[in-house]
Amino acid sequence: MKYWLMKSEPDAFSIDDLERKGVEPWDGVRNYQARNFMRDGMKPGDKIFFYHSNTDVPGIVGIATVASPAYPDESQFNPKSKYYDEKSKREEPRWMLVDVKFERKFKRTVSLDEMKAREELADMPLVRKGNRLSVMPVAKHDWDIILKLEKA
DNA sequence: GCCAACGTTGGC
DNA sequence: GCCAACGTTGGC
Repeated sequence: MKYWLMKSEPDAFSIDDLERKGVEPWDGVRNYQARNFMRDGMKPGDKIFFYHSNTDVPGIVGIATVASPAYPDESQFNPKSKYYDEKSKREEPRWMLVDVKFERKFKRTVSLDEMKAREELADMPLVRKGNRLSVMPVAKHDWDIILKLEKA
């Protein structure tokens, strides 16, 4: 089993939205590296840190699981969607996604500040300057440290 | 295939 | 709202 982190702006889709819905297709990813992680890396049952970006206190707010294999993101074919991609054809879809299932909310937000301050997390891509990836792998080592931070 | 211009992300 | 960092596009 692998570990991941997925970013979402809470104004657009928050951990509470996911809790309400239960399962949600993670649409709108339009970055090739992020797509490749979903398409080639993720397997049903993998664990995901749910991260809130572009908000007062950016940080990890809960845990979700991968709930499906990768399949084409329907929004790329919809001219009315803001994620529409006119260059993508059904025979050869450019953008893939996975379904994401709510597991639990953290008792508190593990903030980006906190993670940056941790020497043990210095190698985590998330805390590196200028990282804009919205889907990224998390090392087991870092996963475990963050779970301890939640309880601290 | 280089690189300037442009667009987007996301912390602050 | 600003802007640094980065990805993508398109002219050449």
